[in-house]
Amino acid sequence: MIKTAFDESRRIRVVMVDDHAVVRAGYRTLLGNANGIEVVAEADSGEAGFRAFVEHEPDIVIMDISLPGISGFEAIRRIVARNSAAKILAFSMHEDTAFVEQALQAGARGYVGKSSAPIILVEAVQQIAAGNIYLEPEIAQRLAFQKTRGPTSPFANLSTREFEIFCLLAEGFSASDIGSRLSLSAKTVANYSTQIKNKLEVNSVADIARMAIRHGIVEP
Amino acid sequence: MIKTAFDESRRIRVVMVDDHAVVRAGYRTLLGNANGIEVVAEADSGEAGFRAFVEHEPDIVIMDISLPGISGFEAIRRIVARNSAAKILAFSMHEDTAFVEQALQAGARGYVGKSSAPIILVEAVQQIAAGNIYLEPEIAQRLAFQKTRGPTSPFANLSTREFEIFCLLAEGFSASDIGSRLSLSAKTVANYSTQIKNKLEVNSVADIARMAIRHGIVEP
DNA sequence: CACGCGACCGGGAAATTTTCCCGCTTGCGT
DNA sequence: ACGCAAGCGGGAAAATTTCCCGGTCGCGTG
Repeated sequence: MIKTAFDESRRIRVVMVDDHAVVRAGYRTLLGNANGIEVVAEADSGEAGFRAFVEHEPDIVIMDISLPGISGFEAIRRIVARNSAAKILAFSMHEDTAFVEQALQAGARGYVGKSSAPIILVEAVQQIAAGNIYLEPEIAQRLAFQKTRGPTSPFANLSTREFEIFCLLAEGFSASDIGSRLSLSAKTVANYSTQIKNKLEVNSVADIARMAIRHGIVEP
Repeated sequence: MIKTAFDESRRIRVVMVDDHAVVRAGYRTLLGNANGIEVVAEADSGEAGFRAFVEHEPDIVIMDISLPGISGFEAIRRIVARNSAAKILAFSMHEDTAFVEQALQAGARGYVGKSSAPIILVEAVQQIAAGNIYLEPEIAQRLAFQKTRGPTSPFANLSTREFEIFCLLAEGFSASDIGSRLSLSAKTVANYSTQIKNKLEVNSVADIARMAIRHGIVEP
């Protein structure tokens, strides 16, 4: 048998956060079959993910972005706030570059779309565990293109927090809903809402929703 | 030359309402080339359309639904309110059955999509002028299907007014915007808004927008 | 015809949200 | 150290939303 680069003592310890149990199970086996990767904990929410991170101190966290309760962005931010060396791979069905930007800005070290080939996830985990950044070539290319010649995403001026609240608004949540979700005052959320509408140059939540749908950020 | 069914004294007199001058021009020539049809007036808004109807008392009004100011629905309703014998052909780029239903409910005698073959418009005008109802076969079929086996459109319980305000809300207009457009009190619009959300079982304008987009009623 | 019913319109009053403006803290680059 | 932007939220006024009410109008039915 060929000697691998990862022996038993150097297995990559992974915490996986996703709200769908089937998805977790699927990827757990996928990663388990790969060499030198071990899923040491699963979590179905951002909060639980954060707790799992604290408890297990894994080498890497695989974080779904679309989560009930606090979003993946928020979870990433909390984890990074606790340990800025944390290695987090963002993992989402959204392929929009705005999402990628925001995830990286929040502190993720990589981004993989759910529609990617499964092997990509393994590759990404290994790269990030090794201390590198990992982006799917296709996504990296689009991102790079947008940075140079392409029209800048309208969400570029939005801070991470603003973008997060933008998404929740687009999904139909009220300011107070979002406040409780994010443990913020409803007033703060309302302030963000105004700020977002100014930056995006729209006048209503309906416009926000339309914009989000146009960019594939929320589904219709 | 073959003797036609329409002699000079029985030409069908048409008022055409559409906000795009080029569209009007195109269809004016199209109709003008057809036998026995004469466009006696054009209008670029619902208000102007209503005035043109009063002034010219045409045999038929071709009414675009998507109009600045008052919507085509509202214009239809006003015209029918003035003369319940008015023959109106609704004409819109929206192919959704909800639109068709609403237009017919408002008093239109027919519905033609803008993507239809041009000859269809001529055919529809002649049919309606002759006192018949005209629906494109394809649309009529979908409508009939939905009435029987198909899942009832969620908009079926919405009154014409409610549906109209639903559309405007989805497009991002505020309650007071809509109030001035429709010559209603902003409070009335707000009341409708609440009523609509109840009927549609949603909680926010963003949900309204998403729903409208899902059904192709407004474009993303 | 009277009657009921639902669509349509809007007022009043209370609750909530939104807006605008302010100040505070924190992290980051210079 | 310094400025600066992001993040957070209070206060007060303005606007909107909600809930409840009453009214008119047209339409189908007994």
